[in-house]
Amino acid sequence: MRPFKHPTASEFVLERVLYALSDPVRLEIVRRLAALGEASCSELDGGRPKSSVSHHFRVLRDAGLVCTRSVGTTHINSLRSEEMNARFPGLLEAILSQRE
Amino acid sequence: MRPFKHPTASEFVLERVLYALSDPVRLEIVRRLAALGEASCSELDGGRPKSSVSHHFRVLRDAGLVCTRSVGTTHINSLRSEEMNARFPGLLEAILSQRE
DNA sequence: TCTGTAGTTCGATGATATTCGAACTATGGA
DNA sequence: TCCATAGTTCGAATATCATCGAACTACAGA
Repeated sequence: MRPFKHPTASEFVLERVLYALSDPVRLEIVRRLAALGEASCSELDGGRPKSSVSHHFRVLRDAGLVCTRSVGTTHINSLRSEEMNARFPGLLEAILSQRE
Repeated sequence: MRPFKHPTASEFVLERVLYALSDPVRLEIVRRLAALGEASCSELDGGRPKSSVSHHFRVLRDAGLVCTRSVGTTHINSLRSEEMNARFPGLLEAILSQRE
C-alpha cells in the first residue's frame, strides 16, 4: 500500500483540525489514541464497518492529527501531539482534557 | 423580537463548540468579537447577506459561544468567554491565540 | 500459490449545512 | 402613523458529509 500523505506542521489548518474533532466518532478515536499511545485501526473501530473507520482516519490524517504507518498488514496510528502542540500550542490538550 | 435561547454552561457540548468554530466565517466572527468585546451583527457581517450572518450567529449562540442581547433595534453580541472557560478550560484561549 | 487478514477506495444514498433572496418582526424617529 | 433600520425566519438550491457495501491492494502464513 502506498504511504499516506501526512501534512507538515506548517500545513496544519486550524479550521480543519477543529472540524476533524467536531465529529463524535473521530473525537473518540483521538481520545483512545491519546490514552493508548498507538493502536491499529481495528482496535479503534468501535464495531463500525471498515470503510467508515477508514474514512475517519483519513480525515484525521489530513488534518494532521494522526500519523499512520504500515507494519505488516496492519496500520499503526498515533497522535501527532508534539507537532500539533508546536503549531497550535495548548489546543490538543485543552480539547482532550475535557471529560466526555 | 423574542429573546434568544442561550444554553447554560452545563449544556455546552464540546463537539458542537468545535463544529461552530470549524467554519472560517464563524471563526472570524469570534475573533473579531474577542478583539472588540462586543459588536452588532452588521459590524461583523463582512459584506455578507443578512440572512447568512444571522444563521452563523445562531450556530454560535446554540453552541454557547456567543450571547446576544437586544438594544433598541440592534443586537449586541459578545463572547461568553468566562462560561466557556469554566466549562472547557483553556479551549477558547488556545483557539483564539492562533494567528492567521 | 492459495487463503485469510487488514485496511483502502469507489460509488451510492441519505442527512445535514451553507448560501441567498424574500417576507416578516420589532424598534426608533419624523 | 409612516418610514427606515436591524435582524430573524422561511424556503429552495447547492454543496458537503457520514455511512455502508462491494471491489480492490498488500502482506503474512501454510
